[in-house]
Amino acid sequence: MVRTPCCRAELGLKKGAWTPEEDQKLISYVNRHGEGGWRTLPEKAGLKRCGKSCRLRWANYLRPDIKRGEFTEDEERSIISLHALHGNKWAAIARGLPGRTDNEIKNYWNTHIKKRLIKKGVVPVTDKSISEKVQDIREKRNVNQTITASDDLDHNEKVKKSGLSSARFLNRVANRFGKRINQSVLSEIIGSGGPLTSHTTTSVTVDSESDKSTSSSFTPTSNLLMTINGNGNATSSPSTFSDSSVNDHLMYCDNNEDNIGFSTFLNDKDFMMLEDSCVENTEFMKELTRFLQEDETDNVGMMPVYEHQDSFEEIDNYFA
DNA sequence: AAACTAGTCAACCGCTAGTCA
DNA sequence: GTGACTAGCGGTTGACTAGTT
Repeated sequence: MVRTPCCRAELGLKKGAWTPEEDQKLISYVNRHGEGGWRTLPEKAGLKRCGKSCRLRWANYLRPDIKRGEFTEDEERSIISLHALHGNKWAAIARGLPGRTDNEIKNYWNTHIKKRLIKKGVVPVTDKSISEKVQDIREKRNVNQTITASDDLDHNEKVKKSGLSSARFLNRVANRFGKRINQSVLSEIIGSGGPLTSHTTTSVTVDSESDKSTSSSFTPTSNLLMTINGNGNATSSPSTFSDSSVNDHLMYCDNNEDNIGFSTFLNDKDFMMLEDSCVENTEFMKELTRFLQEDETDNVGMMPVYEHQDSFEEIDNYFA
């Protein structure tokens, strides 16, 4: 199928910035005839523009319900939250911000927010949102049946009966991938109040130099992101990240271009397990992510999990 | 003052999905 | 089923501006 190009320069169609006169022509035409019929609109409206250009101009700048000017703090919070949820789906994000266009949000993200987050040492996982990943896996499971119904039952029963704990799961994942985990940090995570719940989670501050950890409790709606500053210290991010309804699946990692989402360390089944058992525990997931991403050369004081099986079994038993 | 650099953002491009004849 | 068309999307470009050398 050969498509006729929408905008053909040889037809003498104008490109580039719109003049006030052109804007006025477009506005008055749309006001009289309504939106739509963009292909034929330019000719009818007396514009030497392609329909696509007219639609874009109207949708992004001339529509009366468009909100112009600086983004408010609330809007910025929403963008960050929605971006974590949707990734670079600007149209989806824009639907959550009435009066703002996808183009405007995209620009604002690229020129303001992204830069600021990177400065703080926080890089959003943008390759694929967690919710998308989970959805993919669920779909795959339905189609391929790679995980059988009895597997599911088995897993569910295990979770129910033993209460697949944070420690157990962390230990399991770490062992599986041969990653080293700072036991003291893990103990802090676990020791700060037992199994983590959606109502009380644990914020862990990690000092990479002294290898000491401290913990504090907080509600999941107030501190969903953690940043890693220049010294390698993890600190709670400001309360600007507070939309709990959409942050449940958030995961951010520290500022290293090689770092990728935690999901990439896991196969589908493991990821599902993590999703099922830990998704409500964002802070824990972040810690887990960080540990799994530790550079092997930067593990002063870290103990290989598999060499300390006894200690970790104790932790496991705590939750059993 | 001129040249250069970096940041911003409106507009464009290429593509896909949906609809309709 | 096919082709033409529309609408919409995300990535990219490039003109403009402000700041710096």
